Amino acid sequence: MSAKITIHDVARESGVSIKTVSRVLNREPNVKADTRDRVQATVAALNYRPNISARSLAGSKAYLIGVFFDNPSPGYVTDVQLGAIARCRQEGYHLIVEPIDSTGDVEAQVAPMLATLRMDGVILTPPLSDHPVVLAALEREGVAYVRIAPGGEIDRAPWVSMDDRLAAYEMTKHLIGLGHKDIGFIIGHPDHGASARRHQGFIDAMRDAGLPIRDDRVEQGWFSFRSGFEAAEKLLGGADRPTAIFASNDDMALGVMAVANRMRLDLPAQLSVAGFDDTPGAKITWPQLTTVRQPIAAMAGAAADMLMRGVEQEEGAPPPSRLLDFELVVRESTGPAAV
Amino acid sequence: MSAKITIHDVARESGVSIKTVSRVLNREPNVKADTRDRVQATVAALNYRPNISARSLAGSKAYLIGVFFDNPSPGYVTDVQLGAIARCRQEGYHLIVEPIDSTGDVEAQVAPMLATLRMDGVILTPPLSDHPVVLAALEREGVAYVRIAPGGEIDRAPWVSMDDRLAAYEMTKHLIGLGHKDIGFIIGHPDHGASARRHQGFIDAMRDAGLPIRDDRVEQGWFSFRSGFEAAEKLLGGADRPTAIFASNDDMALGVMAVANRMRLDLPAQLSVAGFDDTPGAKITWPQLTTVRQPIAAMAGAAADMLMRGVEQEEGAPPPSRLLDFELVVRESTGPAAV
DNA sequence: ATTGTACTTGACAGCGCTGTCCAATCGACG
DNA sequence: CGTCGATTGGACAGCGCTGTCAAGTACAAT
Repeated sequence: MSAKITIHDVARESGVSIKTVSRVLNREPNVKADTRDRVQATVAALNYRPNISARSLAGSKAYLIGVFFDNPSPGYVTDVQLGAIARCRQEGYHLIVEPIDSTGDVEAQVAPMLATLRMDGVILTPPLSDHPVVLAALEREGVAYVRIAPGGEIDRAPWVSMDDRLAAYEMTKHLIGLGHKDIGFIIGHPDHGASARRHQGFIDAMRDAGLPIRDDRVEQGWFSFRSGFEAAEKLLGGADRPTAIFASNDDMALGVMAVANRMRLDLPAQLSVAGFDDTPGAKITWPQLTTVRQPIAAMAGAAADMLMRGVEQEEGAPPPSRLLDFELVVRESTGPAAV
Repeated sequence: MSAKITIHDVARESGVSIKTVSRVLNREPNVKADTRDRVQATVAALNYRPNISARSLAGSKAYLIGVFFDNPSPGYVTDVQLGAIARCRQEGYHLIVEPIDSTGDVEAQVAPMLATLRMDGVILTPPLSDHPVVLAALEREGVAYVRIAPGGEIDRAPWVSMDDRLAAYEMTKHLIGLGHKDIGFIIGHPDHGASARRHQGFIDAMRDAGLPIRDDRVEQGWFSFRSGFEAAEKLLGGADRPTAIFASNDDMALGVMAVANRMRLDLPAQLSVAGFDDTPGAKITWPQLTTVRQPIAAMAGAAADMLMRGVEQEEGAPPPSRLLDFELVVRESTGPAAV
C-alpha cells in the first residue's frame, strides 16, 4: 500500500502553501507561471492525487455525476455509460450508476441517494427523463440534471436529444424509395417521448408521398422483442401482407424477423424490415438490420459535459439543450419491394 | 432546495451528543435502547441523511464499491451492475462503474482513480479478473477486490464463480442424451478463464460417453457473434456436418444460428444449437436458444457482499470464495438428433 | 458503604481540502 | 521617491463526520 500523500506534502516539497497548490490543482488564476510549473512538477514527482471526499466536503463540487436508468435495453445502458465516462474522465469526475425501478417507490429510491451523495448532476435516460417524481425530487434537492430524449416539458430543464421524427421520416422515405407502398409500423413504448415522434415521422413521410396509412398496418409495441414478435404476427397474419415493416426500435425489429423466419419468408425479397437504434443486436441477425444509428454515447457525453461545466438556466431563457445528428444505416434487411 | 441538515441538528433535537447519533447511525453497540429509539425517531422526523463525503473523510469507509469491466457484452455488464447495486443499496453503498480499456495504458487508468476515490472494494469482471496490472495496482494501493470467474491464481484473492466445467459437462450430456454423437464445439475467448473450463467440460462429457472428439469439430472463437459465425461456417461448410453445435457463449451461438438460417437448415431438426450465459439475446431468436443460465447478478451481489463486510484474508488460509449454482435452460434450439 | 465491572455517553481532535480574507510584492505613474 | 492598484501567496477556519479517550452511571459483588 503506497503511502498516502496529501496536499501538505506537495506544498512542503515545492515550498509554497497548501492554498497555492490548491490553486494550481483547480486551475485558478493568479498564480505565477513559474510557481505553477514547480507545483505541477512536484505533483507529478510525488504522484499526488487529491482526495475526492475532502474536496467535496470542503468545496462545492462532488466530482460525481449520476446516471439514472430504468431497465432499458442493456446495450443502451452501456452506451450511455461509456459515453458519459469518456467525457467525465477528462475532468476527473466519476460516474455513479443508479437503476431506478419506476414501478416501485421512486421517492424512496431517489431522495436518500440525492441527500447522501450530493452529486454535481444527474443524467436521466428515458423513460426516467419524463418521470414526474424523479424530476421533482431532483429540483427539490437542488441537483442539476440533464434529460436524454425527453418526451415533453421541453422548457423545464436542459436536455440532449436527436431528431427522432426526422430520422423516422428518412427511414420511411428510404423504404418508399425502394418501391414499398404498403408499410407496416410498430409504435414504441408509450412512456418514451421518442415513440410518438418516431410515429409522427412515419406518418409525415407516408403523407408526403401520397401513400395511405391503413389502420391495420399500425400496431402498438413496448420496445421489447416479444412485443415486436406479437405485433408482427398480427401484421403478417393475414393473407394480404405489407411488403415492409418499420419497427420503432431494433429489439422489436428482431421480433419481426423472428416471425418472418418462422414463416420462411425470404428477407428482404419478400419482406423488408427496418429498425431504430443500431444496437449491437442489429448486426446479430441474418440479414443484418437496416436501422437508424442513435448517437447514444455522444448524447450522454454531451449531457455529462453540460453538467460538469454547470448548466445554468437563465431566468426566462430556454434551458441550454442540444440536438445531435443521427445516421441512417442501410444494411441487408431492406430491399426493393416485390413487384 | 431542502435545507441541509447535519448530525448536529439531529443531536440537538434528540438531546444527545453528535457522537451518540453517530453510534446509532453505525449500529455500534453500547447504546441504550431507549436512546437509540429516540435518535432514530429524530432522524426519521428530520429526514436526515449522513453526508457520504464527510463519513469517508473522517472514517475508514468510503461507501463506494467499484466495478471494473472491459467491454464484455452489454447484457453481462448490466446484470453485474444490477446484482451488485441491489446488494449495495441495503447497506447504503453506491456503485462506481469504470470501464477499463485493457489494450490501452491500464496503469494510467487505474492508479489515479484508486488514489482519488479510495473505494472500499472493487469487483473485477472477466477478463479483468486476470489482468496482472490491474491486480497489482489494486494490491499496491491496498484496495480490496473480488474477482468474478477468474481463470487462475485461485489463491491470490477472494473470488466468486460458477462451475463452468460442470455446466458445460451437463450441457454436452444433454446433447448426447438427445442422441447426438457428432457434436461441434466453439471455444471461447482465450483471455477468459472460463473458456478453458467450458472446453474441458465438453471434453470430459464426450469422453465419459465414449464418443470421439474430432479435431475438425472444434473451433476457436472470441465470444463475439462474428467469431461464432465464422466458426460455424467452417463447422458446417463440409458435406459431412455435425448434428449439433455447442458454442461457449450465447453470442457465438447466435452466430451459429445465423449461418444455419442462411443455409436454410431446419432448427433443431437438422441442427441443434446450444449456448452459454442465457443473455437476453437467447430469447431473441427463433427457435429460442438452449443455454446455461449463469447466476451473474447473484455472483456480483455475493462479491459486493464480501467487499462490504470486509473480506479478510487470513495468512495461510485460502481466500474466502464462493461457487454459485448454474441452471440448464432447455429451450427449442436443441432437439433429437436426425437419424 | 466500598470496590469492581460493564455499560453509556460526551469532549475533542482531526480527516484533506477549499473559501475567505489579509499580507506581501511588484510595477507604473504622479 | 512615494503612492496606488493589480497581482501573488499564505494563515486560518471550517465542511460533516468518525476515532480516541476519558468520564459518568448503574448495578452486583465484597
